Amino acid sequence: VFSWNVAIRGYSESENPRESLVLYKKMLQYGGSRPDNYTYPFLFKVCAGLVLRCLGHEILGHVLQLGLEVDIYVHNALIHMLVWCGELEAAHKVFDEGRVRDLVSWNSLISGFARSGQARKALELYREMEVGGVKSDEVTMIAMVSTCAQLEDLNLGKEFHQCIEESGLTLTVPLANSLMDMYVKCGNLEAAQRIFDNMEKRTIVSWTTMVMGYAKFGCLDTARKLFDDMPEKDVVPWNAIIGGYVQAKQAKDALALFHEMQASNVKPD
RNA sequence: UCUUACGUCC
Repeated sequence: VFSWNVAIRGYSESENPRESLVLYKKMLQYGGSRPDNYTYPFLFKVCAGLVLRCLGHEILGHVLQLGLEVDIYVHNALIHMLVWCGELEAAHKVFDEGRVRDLVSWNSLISGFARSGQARKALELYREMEVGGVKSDEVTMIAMVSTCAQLEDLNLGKEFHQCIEESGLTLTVPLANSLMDMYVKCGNLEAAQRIFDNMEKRTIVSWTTMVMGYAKFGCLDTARKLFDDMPEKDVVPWNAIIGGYVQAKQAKDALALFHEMQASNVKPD
């Protein structure tokens, strides 16, 4: 089982994750070793990534036969799979009826609703989690801050920001990026800039969020300055800055940048 | 050997 799991994991992280499903079938055919609680999280993750809803349910059948649904890792991976296949109600049901539940279960479900635009549902679950006395972590906060961004609810966003500072959570890069994004979407560029300035490590996402923010509000010079300072660029910041010039009806600048982008080996999308 | 989190357009 151990070697099968290593191989399945290897493929699941490769550029050809389908191979791990082929391996799983072989594993079942050879019958020498039974898949275990380490095998299934990888398989569910692959189904989630490829949105293989039917296969996911088939695999769920195997899990139930083996009685592995009570393993917390398998359970959480199952919720993750259902969420990514768009079956949020089913995920919620599994979550509610499951015998096991931890912070990862909450986070998977809450993030799922947040990502699919169901902000109210995400908030509702968060409240439920609080009432249940479960402590949030950075992952929970990313989901909640993104929810505020989606609702463009600055006050609620500030509340969560304060909550993060008071609870002693670490301002991880993704969390700081989410906060910046929330402030940008709520129109508070100053607050976003403050977070950006205080970050010790910035990723391409951090830079892009600020460039987008300034471009969105027509501060093209500021956006351009940041853009030029970016240590690396992918297609997203290029789109943002070009889009900014287009909106400002600066067609020639937009076109010039478009050619510059192609010259720098970034493919337009 | 195991599960959850960030950016544009689409």
